[in-house]
Amino acid sequence: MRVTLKQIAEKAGVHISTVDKVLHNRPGVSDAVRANVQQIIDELGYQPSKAGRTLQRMGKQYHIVVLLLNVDAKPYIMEGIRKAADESVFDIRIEAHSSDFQDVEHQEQMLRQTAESSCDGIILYPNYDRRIRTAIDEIVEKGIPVITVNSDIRESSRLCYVGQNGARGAYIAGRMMGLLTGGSGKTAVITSAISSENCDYHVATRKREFAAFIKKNYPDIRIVRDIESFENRQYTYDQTRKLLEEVPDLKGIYITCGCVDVVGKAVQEAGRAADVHIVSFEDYPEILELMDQNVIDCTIGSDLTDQGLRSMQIMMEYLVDGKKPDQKMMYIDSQILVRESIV
Amino acid sequence: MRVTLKQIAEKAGVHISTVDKVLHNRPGVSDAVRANVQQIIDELGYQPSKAGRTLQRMGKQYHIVVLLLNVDAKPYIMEGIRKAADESVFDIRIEAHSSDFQDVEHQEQMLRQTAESSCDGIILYPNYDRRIRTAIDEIVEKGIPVITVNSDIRESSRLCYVGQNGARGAYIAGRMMGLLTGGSGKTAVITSAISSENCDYHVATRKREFAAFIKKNYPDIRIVRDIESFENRQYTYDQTRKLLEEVPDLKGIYITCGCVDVVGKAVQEAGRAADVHIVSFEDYPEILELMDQNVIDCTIGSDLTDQGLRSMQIMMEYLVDGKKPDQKMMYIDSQILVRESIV
DNA sequence: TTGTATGCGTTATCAT
DNA sequence: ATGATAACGCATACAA
Repeated sequence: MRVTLKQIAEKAGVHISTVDKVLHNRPGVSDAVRANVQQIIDELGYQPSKAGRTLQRMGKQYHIVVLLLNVDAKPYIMEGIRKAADESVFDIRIEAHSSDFQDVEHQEQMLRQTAESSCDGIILYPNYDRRIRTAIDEIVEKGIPVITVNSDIRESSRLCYVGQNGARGAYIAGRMMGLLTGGSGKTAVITSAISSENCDYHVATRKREFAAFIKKNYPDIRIVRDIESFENRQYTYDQTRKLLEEVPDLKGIYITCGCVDVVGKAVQEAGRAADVHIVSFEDYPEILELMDQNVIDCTIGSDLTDQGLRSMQIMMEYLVDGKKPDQKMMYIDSQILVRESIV
Repeated sequence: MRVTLKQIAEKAGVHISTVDKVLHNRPGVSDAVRANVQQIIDELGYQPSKAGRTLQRMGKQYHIVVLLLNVDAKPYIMEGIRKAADESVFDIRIEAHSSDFQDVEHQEQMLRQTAESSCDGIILYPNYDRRIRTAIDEIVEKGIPVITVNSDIRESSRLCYVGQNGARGAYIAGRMMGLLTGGSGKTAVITSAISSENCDYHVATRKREFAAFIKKNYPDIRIVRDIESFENRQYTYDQTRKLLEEVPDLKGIYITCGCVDVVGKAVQEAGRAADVHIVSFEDYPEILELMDQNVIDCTIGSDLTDQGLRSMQIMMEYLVDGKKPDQKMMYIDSQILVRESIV
């Protein structure tokens, strides 16, 4: 049986409310008693009961602000956040806002506005930018916890990051490309925008680490093209067609970003689906469809819904129990998904 | 805010203890009042508070008997079960026993013995045998819930099954074999024992469904050998060496059972690691080591620890809240693991 | 400074 | 048949 406040109080010969004051570092206890009680607490290894605390907090409503970027991942992350709120025993009010990708000003403005109004915590899918980092630091300074989801800002004072390990995903993708191509041949890499690294943290990491992995582990694979998509569908389609024409013996395409469907379409229309191995990220419907048609061989999923779920869980654990997460980085597993992985 | 007993009592104009009696179908309430209260309960969609109930149950100790088979998977499943017990707010006493694989008499005896002594629930990794099914049915009849883990007995009255979806794993393995070999060439299948299907449910399923998948999706892949390992290391090693000699253009080996390390060793010693693609199951240390050496391409994991964890969680949810699982089959995801998936 | 009382939701026992 | 009450562990306003 777990040790309770009552047991500690008995052992210390004081009342349970005194123990409570010691526990929460509240005034109203003499130094002598405080020291004695503290020692007994340590000795017995007191762990507060979640059930008791939960019951106590029942009345309170929690107000969580969720700021996400308007990208493919958004609805999936949001779904997880709402699910966690529904499953929670507490009354959680979610205030959700979103801003466009790379619209740093807008996100920064929303952050500052949120800091003015009062809320209990912020879940943020951030743009990777210095201004956002500064805003986070100021908000945390005010005592409002911030959790980053899907993309991180490492140097900031956020409570923790919940999401994928970008490098790990890239290594797994690299391994899959090696296995699929037999470890040799020409490969192309498609990223959103090479230059604006700072605004698309994951895409940049996926590109960089994939290249490093291939160089080290599959020296016979040559990355013959680095294509930028600019997340523009028509442009990406055209570029892919051009690629296929110029490199008739292409064996692999690695896609770190969106617009996967038009890449698949281009490969299919060129009649090269059987020869060109495609590895992508996430498990959006259009990607699943292309896997179903055997155009995409595999995709690296990062369970976006679970990311949302976990971020809300961690937030509530902090707000209710005051418990900070063990790790500053809560990585969600990268899963290799093939056609048969899907239900 | 969630609706509480108190709110229902107020609305019905009765005392909360009366509502409680209606809720638990206990006597001491007139039919008229009962009907009225029940209607309000339904209307308001009452859901009991976990925290309140937990607090109420705090004193009680739960006694769970765990009966596992002495196979590779055992310690991992056990770890998950213990983890769930530790994390639980309740006082759970685990009584663990094990029996050898296919020793049906022993397992049956332990089951019956457990039924005599009193316990709150049984978590069972069963032999696939009619006698075990009968024993389960009798125990459940007595009011003791049984949860099967890792391997199931479908026709029995167990509360639910927690574990892998054998067919799904086989399909994923089949897909991987197709992708790795480029969809053609000679492949060998290694199972524990073809004849005794009934005692090794998963291995039989993996073999059967893999063959069906390959036939349908990769007609150019030929399964040229069906090897039995009998879980005998020396024998399996010899058989693999023989296989490699007899089939010089072998492209793949699919292993559904144990003894994976000696298969890898044989392939390595024959200098064929680069040509022969190996797909196996689970992520035991020896398998990870072979992946690290690029001998095994990938393995299909079924998160054994999670299986144990979930089975205990479901058991406690049933015992504490009386909640039966939504599904009779709680499938744990099959994960494709490559070298870089491992931490 | 220290102790008392109350309430959170549920359940079980006891009194009317 | 119905209501009252205490208990579980924790937190806190309030009384001593």
